Amino acid sequence: MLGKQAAGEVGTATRILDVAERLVQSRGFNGFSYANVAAELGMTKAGLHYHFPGKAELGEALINRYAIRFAEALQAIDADSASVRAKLAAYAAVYADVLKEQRMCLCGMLAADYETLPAAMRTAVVRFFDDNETWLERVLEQGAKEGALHYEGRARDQAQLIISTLEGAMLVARPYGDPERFRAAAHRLLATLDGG
Amino acid sequence: MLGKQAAGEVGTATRILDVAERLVQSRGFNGFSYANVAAELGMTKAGLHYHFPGKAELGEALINRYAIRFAEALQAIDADSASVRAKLAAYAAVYADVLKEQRMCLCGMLAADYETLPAAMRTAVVRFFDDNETWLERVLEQGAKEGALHYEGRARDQAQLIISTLEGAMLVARPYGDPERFRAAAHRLLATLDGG
DNA sequence: GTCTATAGGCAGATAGAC
DNA sequence: GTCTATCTGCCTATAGAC
Repeated sequence: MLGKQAAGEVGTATRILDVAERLVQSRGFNGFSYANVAAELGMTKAGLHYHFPGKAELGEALINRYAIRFAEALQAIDADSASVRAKLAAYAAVYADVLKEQRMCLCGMLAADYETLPAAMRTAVVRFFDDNETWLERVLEQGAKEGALHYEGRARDQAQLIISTLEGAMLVARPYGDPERFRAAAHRLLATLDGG
Repeated sequence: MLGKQAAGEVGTATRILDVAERLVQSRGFNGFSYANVAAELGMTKAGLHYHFPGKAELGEALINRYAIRFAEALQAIDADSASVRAKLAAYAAVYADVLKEQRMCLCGMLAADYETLPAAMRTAVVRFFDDNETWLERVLEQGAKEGALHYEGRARDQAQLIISTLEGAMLVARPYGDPERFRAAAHRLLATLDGG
């Protein structure tokens, strides 16, 4: 339950999620273990099982928290951005911030591991992409109506292209250790929406 | 050595590579084991070690063979395509053919696993992307010269965007089990090169 | 909540027979 | 070349003490 820690304090479950999240984002779901997490927190593996019974439950919790944070970031973009063009730039910046820490998008990484994931995690990964698509679709439709964005065909398809490109740009940029590689691709992608 | 099999026959090393390749492309490098490969071939794990001393060597061999095949595919495209636009369509079709078998690009998958890979595999993965970039750069420059393709800035940067987008489109399409999702993204990507 | 201890299984790998 | 047998280590997970 919440409210057991003093203000600013971080509970054990949260610290476990923080470490596991970073490990999954950098090494993949099959590339980390309870032992890795426990060692980093100065705990034993058994201690982790109290908070998350199994790796599957931990994985679910990771995706759910990540999805909530992402949704909050999108709400913040909606609230703060002055234009649809600014919204798209801010959206790409969310990805850039993840990559900056040498991490892959959690759900992009899990998309690679998809075949090996428990069913509940699979469902949650797909929902993450669906939610992103829905948000982007709305922004793109608004932009088209305002005449601020230009693209052919359905907004939903353009939204899928944007997600694919940003995920792919993260994926490829990481082996090069070069965030600029991502930035250039994202900028070029969004530039295609400016022209007539 | 080569030449030990009768025409059309396939050696054990090749059959090992075939199975391991499919497993890596669908499950990732940390999502398959010697036991998986051996079981599928009706062999024991020990038998595999005769052909590939360790998982690292097997992984290197996988990338090297994949890179050679990819290079051959690019040569075939150069030989057969009537236009630069046709070359790019054929390039995207190479990715689509991989996805059709519900596989991720081998090196795209290994890019996700990158942090956990042995050094030699890392080098080979980056070289794969570099080679693709170089080929695309040449096509894009030719296209610009002919006036058949239109893009802003350097061909090399546009090449990176194309690779990122195709890899990302494969990555995201697989959880949906929907090759059409990839096809639409690829088509939309290439369409951005047509306009003025 | 976190520990020690341990289970049971699978991982990658090797030795040596055939 | 492929096998049997085995090793060592790590994995996920559980029982039960504190």
